[in-house]
Amino acid sequence: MAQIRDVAKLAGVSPATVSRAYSNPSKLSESTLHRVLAAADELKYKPSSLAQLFREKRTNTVLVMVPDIANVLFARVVSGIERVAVENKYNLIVSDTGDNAAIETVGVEMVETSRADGVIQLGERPLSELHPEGEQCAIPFVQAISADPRGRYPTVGIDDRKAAAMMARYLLSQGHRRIGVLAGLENRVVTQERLAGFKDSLSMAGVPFDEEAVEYDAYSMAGGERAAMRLLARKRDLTALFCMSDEIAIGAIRAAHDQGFALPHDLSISGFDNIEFGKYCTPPLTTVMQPAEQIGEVAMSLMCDMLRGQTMPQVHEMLPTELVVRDSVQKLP
Amino acid sequence: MAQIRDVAKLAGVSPATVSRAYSNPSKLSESTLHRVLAAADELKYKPSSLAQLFREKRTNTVLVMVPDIANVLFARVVSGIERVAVENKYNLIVSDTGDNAAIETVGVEMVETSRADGVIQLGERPLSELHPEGEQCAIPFVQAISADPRGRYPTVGIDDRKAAAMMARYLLSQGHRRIGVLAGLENRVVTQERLAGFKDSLSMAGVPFDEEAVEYDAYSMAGGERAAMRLLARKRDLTALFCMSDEIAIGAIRAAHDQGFALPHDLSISGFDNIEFGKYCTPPLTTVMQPAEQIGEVAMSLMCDMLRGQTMPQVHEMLPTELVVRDSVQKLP
DNA sequence: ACATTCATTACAAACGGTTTCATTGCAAGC
DNA sequence: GCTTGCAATGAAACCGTTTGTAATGAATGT
Repeated sequence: MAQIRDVAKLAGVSPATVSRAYSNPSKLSESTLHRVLAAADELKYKPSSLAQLFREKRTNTVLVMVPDIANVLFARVVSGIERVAVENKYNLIVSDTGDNAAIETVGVEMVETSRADGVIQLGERPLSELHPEGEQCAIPFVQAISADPRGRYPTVGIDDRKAAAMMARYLLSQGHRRIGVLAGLENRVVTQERLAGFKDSLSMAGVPFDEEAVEYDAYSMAGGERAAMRLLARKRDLTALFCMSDEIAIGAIRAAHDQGFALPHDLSISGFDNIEFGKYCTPPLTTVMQPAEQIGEVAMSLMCDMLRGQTMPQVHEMLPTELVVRDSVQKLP
Repeated sequence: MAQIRDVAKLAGVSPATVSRAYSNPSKLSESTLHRVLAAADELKYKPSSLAQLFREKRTNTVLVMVPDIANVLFARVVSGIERVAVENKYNLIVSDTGDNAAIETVGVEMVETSRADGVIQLGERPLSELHPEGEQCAIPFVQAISADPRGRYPTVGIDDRKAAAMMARYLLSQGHRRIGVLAGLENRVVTQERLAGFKDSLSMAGVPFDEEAVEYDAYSMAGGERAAMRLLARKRDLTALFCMSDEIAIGAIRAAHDQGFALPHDLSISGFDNIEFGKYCTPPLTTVMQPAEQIGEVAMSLMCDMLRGQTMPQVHEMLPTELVVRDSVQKLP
């Protein structure tokens, strides 16, 4: 590969001049510029980013840590991050962490060893658990989607509690009183938030919350199917299931089907996230829209701000959600 | 950030010794090694990857170009690539190209400007169209999934023609004779391959191929829904739909439902890819399993070989597919 | 005619490591 | 006691760019 020296020699100038031909062409005389560009073209010269970045001490790269890249919701957030990244000429290193603390710690180290300028974390683990210095450490870090807005670093997500309350309110408005809850993993902040929101609406409506009607399992279709099986076997009088993700709801639909329920007549099922497949379920899923792409976009914008300004904005963006009414929740007579 | 100089000074040795403490500790005496590591630890020294990579003239990074990261099939391939990448200590830059030639060209340039060591392309565009030197250029390149096995560079995928023929054979074996085809985008190699496989089985069985029963549209649920609407409006006597992807099939199920078909009794529908959601459709989708993760793993392994050996293996891996029989295809009486 | 200014370009240092080669000191062999 | 060999370490070059500073020469002003 030709390098700057070669171009300089061919054009009869110094390497500095070649460099300026790219970075600051107005500083060069018409003729020199032309000569340099011709030489570069002839030698097919492409400046080495490696050398450039080394000198600039920047990587122009942001690390995105995803618990599971094959999860459609995360994939959509990454898609939003991407969009803003290319706009701002950043590259994205994507790491599928499998929600593993050790791998996430290595990820954070990539900033300290200057392999990346900053980290966007889609997982729930806060920076303080990922770095020996805990709260003290000040690397560019943004947490998205599974944001816990108590930390010192910026977060982007939705108000899970309010969104869950909204859906619960809707179920109540449709006449449901005995509502089962198909929760995700019990120890997750999102799960607790959404459960809290669910209870909020219940108590607001004066409907007692039934601890027995809650089943926890993985945030997946298989998890939803298992949880629904257990719950439906245990409580036969439920009129609706409040599912904490669309995938859980899709699993629940399968389970209810297999149990002989006619949907949505015998049982109403609500989802959460609004993934594309929900629209194509039978029955089409009533759910809560979560602006996944937009969350990614905002997260990356925030990251860009931090990297440009070296400042750490203390923002906790809560993007708006929406109730998406389709057919999986039925009004009781 | 502390650098090698500081550690050297504190430990009372030269920078070279500190460097060796990491790269070749056996060369150092017990006492020096200990002193150096203690000093490094005290200063929280982390070697700058940027400097290391610059000197090594490697990036330890592979670019993955994905037409659409939010597509579950591609996401699973990326997941497989990831797995092998971490094993081999490579980082992945993921670029969502939107199947755009200009963006892909920029991606390929990343190798020439040493931002990445190689490129894995999940899109259909071959390297020869992405580089001014066309066939001549020899950058580490692997094409996966949408592989066109005619090129000079390695590819990993399935035998689309054979897999499609297998599914068509199955439909025929279930007694179907009037089979509609919901194809993806007409100009794609995969589409043509799968269509060819479909025809292969038909002619093998002596069943005439009906040009009129083919509808092209996007490889998406919306595309499948549209195509199915058009086809079902035009030809009311079909007993089965051969869909070129699970997403298309899912869209078709919706369309058939809305048209009043009772599935699978009135109409059989087959998919392709075996995405997770297919299992949760109503009815559960009969489809062709495509080993997406494995395709990613093999692609990345190949890339590692190329990067290690500087050789360009002339392999075209065809991984095995499987018929996944569920309920969306019914046996005709 | 001389000082001043400005545009243009070259020189060399710097970025933070790694690695080659040279040097030192010590132990073993004769 | 002198040579030889080896282990341990240091000095310095190097990777390919950018950029601050200096140098050059032409143009301008008085």
